[in-house]
Amino acid sequence: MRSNAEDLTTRARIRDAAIGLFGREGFVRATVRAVAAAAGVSPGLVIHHFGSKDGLRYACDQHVLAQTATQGREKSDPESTGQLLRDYLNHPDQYLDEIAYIRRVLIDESEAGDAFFDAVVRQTQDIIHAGIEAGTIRKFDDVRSTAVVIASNSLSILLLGRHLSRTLGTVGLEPHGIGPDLLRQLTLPALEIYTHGFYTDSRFLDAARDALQQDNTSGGREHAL
Amino acid sequence: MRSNAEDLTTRARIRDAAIGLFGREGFVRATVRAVAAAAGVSPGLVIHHFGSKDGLRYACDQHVLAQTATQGREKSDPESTGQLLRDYLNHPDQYLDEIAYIRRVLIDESEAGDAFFDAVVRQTQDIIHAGIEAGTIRKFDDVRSTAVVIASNSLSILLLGRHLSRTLGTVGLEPHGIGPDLLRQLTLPALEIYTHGFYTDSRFLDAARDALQQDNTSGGREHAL
DNA sequence: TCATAGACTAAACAGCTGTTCAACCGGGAT
DNA sequence: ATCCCGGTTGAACAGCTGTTTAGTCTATGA
Repeated sequence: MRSNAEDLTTRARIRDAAIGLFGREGFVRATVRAVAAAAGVSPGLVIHHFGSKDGLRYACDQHVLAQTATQGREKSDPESTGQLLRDYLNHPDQYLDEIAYIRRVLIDESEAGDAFFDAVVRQTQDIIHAGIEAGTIRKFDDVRSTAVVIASNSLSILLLGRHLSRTLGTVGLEPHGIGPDLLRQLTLPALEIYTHGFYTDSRFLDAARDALQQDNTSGGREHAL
Repeated sequence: MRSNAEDLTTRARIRDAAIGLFGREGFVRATVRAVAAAAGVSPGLVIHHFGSKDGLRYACDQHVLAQTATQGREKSDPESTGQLLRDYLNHPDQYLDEIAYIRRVLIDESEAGDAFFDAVVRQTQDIIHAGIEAGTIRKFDDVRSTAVVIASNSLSILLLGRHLSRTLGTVGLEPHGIGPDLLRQLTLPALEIYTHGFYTDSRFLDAARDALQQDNTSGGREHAL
């Protein structure tokens, strides 16, 4: 399912080299010359194929987005989600560049990042709806906000991977890579919170509910913007 | 508690301008000339005071770190945590530069980011321990990992603020700023998960536990690194 | 066989980058 | 009154940046 062979178009080779460098170094740090060198090509050719560095970025965005879109399809059922995860755990370094690129795209403001995040939220929302019907997931008043919270929590290990494996002492594949060890160590604590909760009772929830209620009734917003 | 007056050392003015620009534009994009202009000063003077652009970054790191350290002290009890939050909600734009800077520092690999993340984890751990003793927080087998998960979840809204307010339609203060509206909308869903859980029963938790158990006993790591 | 188009390169270009340097200014110490 | 030193500036520097240009090579179609 992956074009790891060396028989790629020069254009594709440049694009892949750029995805790797943009993800690893960031868009600004990764120079056109570095991309060209990584692809074994002259700097001029990069511009020749993509018009400009921004054009190259756009092409990378589109490619990574398309790649993840095909992977993300039909993973609304927990079955294939687990399969996808198992797939990643067995060949983590194959997705490394892509993941690093997505991380960067989520951080810098870009339309590709917006699209990706929205897709994740949408899929999470679908999963929650399906889970509620199946009885495996609790009924939430505000499914959309809940999905956003869950998506945000899930993506945090993508964004903070470096710090997570650093403080937990697990071996990370790269500066910001997420190793199998890390996922293994975080799975149970996260699932424990997601099944039994974090607090022992609804004290905090009730307090917050009261505070927000009071905030609403007391003549609207008191926090000037 | 804040030196918003104009009677600052030139050095401090440059530093503050740099914190703002580094947070807003990132370290690479923010040029020495831009910092100098923002501080109303010549580029040469910036170097004169901080030796180099990296020296300036170091000074910014130290300053922000010290600033947040004094704020983070003695907030292990929920009382002052709420106070801190209320303080932020009433004057969000005052902390804007600092928050944007911390966001950047967490993302780029830097020792300051490491220190900050570790501090957050440490404080979360303290809170959990205290909560367990007080009976408000569930007893967790692995408090450290749990603290890492909670900290990661919490920081995700700092890192993804832009996307959160974008998809939720709340008004954000800046590209990546976190507005009061956003916090208000996320509080209840997050607390609901934290008190009642996300799943209805321990099916997923048990399955994961079994899978990990089996993974351990089956001759060690099967995922080559 | 020749012409043409596109892939590709080496060199050069202008602009911006961090940094240096010589000079200047103002005020406190001698 | 003089010295002097830190804060400050403007101009300059070398290096790197994205991009352009002129030109070479190679395959393909007429």
